[in-house]
Amino acid sequence: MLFSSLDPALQAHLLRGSAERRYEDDQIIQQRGEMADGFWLIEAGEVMVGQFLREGDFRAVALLGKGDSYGELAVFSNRPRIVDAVSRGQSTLRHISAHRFLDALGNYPASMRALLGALSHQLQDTLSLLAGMRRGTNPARMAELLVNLAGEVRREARVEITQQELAELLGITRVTANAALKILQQARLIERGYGTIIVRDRDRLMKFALD
Amino acid sequence: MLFSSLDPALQAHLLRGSAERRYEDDQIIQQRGEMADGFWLIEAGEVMVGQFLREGDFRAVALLGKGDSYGELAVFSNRPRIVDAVSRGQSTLRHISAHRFLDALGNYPASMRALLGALSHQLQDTLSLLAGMRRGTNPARMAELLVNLAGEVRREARVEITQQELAELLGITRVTANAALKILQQARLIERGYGTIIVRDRDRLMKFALD
DNA sequence: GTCAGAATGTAAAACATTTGACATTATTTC
DNA sequence: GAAATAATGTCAAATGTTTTACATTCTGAC
Repeated sequence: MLFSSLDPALQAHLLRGSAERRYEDDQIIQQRGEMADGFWLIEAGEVMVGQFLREGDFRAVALLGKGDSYGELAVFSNRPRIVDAVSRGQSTLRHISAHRFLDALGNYPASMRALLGALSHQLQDTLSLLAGMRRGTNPARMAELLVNLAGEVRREARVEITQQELAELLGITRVTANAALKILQQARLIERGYGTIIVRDRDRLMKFALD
Repeated sequence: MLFSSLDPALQAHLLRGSAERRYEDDQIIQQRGEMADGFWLIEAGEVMVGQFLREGDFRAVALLGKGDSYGELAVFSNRPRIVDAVSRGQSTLRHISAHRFLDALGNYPASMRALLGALSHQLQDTLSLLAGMRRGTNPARMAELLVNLAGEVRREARVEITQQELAELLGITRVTANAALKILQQARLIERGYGTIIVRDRDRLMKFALD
């Protein structure tokens, strides 16, 4: 995440001048096409980032949680937002103004270097995703996604997400997502629940993702 | 492209200290997993960037030409390369060392800002691709790809690329790529030739890409 | 000009995904 | 605790993609 790569003093400075905003479930936080006047830091709750499609479908790109930041790209590139962001459940965000951010950044050259590194890292990850994501069977792609969502947890992890949302993240239908999950369950890697997936064996799940 | 966003004086400085290298058709320029000791600027020819898969297939991510640079990401992020690069036909590249680059960059703060902008822009594009690429029919995705490859040309553009390579860029088989091209040809948007695609109507092709 | 290699065009079978539909189960609301 | 809502589980038909296979066309080398 970009914000977390900044100098702690700079982070504190930016937070002091930030405005807190609350959002309800499904409330739209930013829309594609808007010009950026700042970026967000998630204080509590979760935010779905992606694009609304013509027919009202949503193509998710990422699911962000506490401590994650987003929206910096449009600030740096000085271009319109390319993604929509929607609150998932209630959330509390801090809005950091572009002006204040860019001004302060000038006084922290080391943070600029860190930002270059973080941005590059993120772009590498995204390119990797782009190259790999398309390949592989759906159960394998689902396994990879679940490994990411489960985080670093060593033993059993409980991921609170619906199959509809998983499908949106992978760009497949719920029927296909359900079938993929069924296969993972039959291999005793996960368990399906109502609005949750329990990751039983993260290590083997990761291996499964590699084909 | 990142290199071109640098201050012209910095560009000239880096070029002076760069080594010229020539590559033959299909010769490997960089491999995934290597640590970065610099980046490349394409002086002549073309370079395919992507990943080799287990079974020897290649998943292309981009096709780069004269004036394009690549490999900066691993330099900034200080991580291993995530893509393989292969010369497409003969090519001439300039290799700019990481050390020299990072040193010089310190003297050009404005270029650092420009780099942040360029990187952000590129990440935005990639995210957009990630969100959109998977959606849509294959003819539509093919149309989008061809529009990009054709470049800014207003009237007829001739793209020299095989259907096999187009398929690799989209992550589909040659059979499917051929079928998609056939549909585009039937709509009189393009014409298929031996090792070439002629873009007849870029504007309508672009509209076609939007579904 | 002929030949070998590369690239294209196409077809049929096998396989995977989507669509649309519906029953079931879990959760929330009143 | 009953009703409404949300989410899951599953099917069958329609559609789209890959695989395999082979014929044809184009290009460059000799």
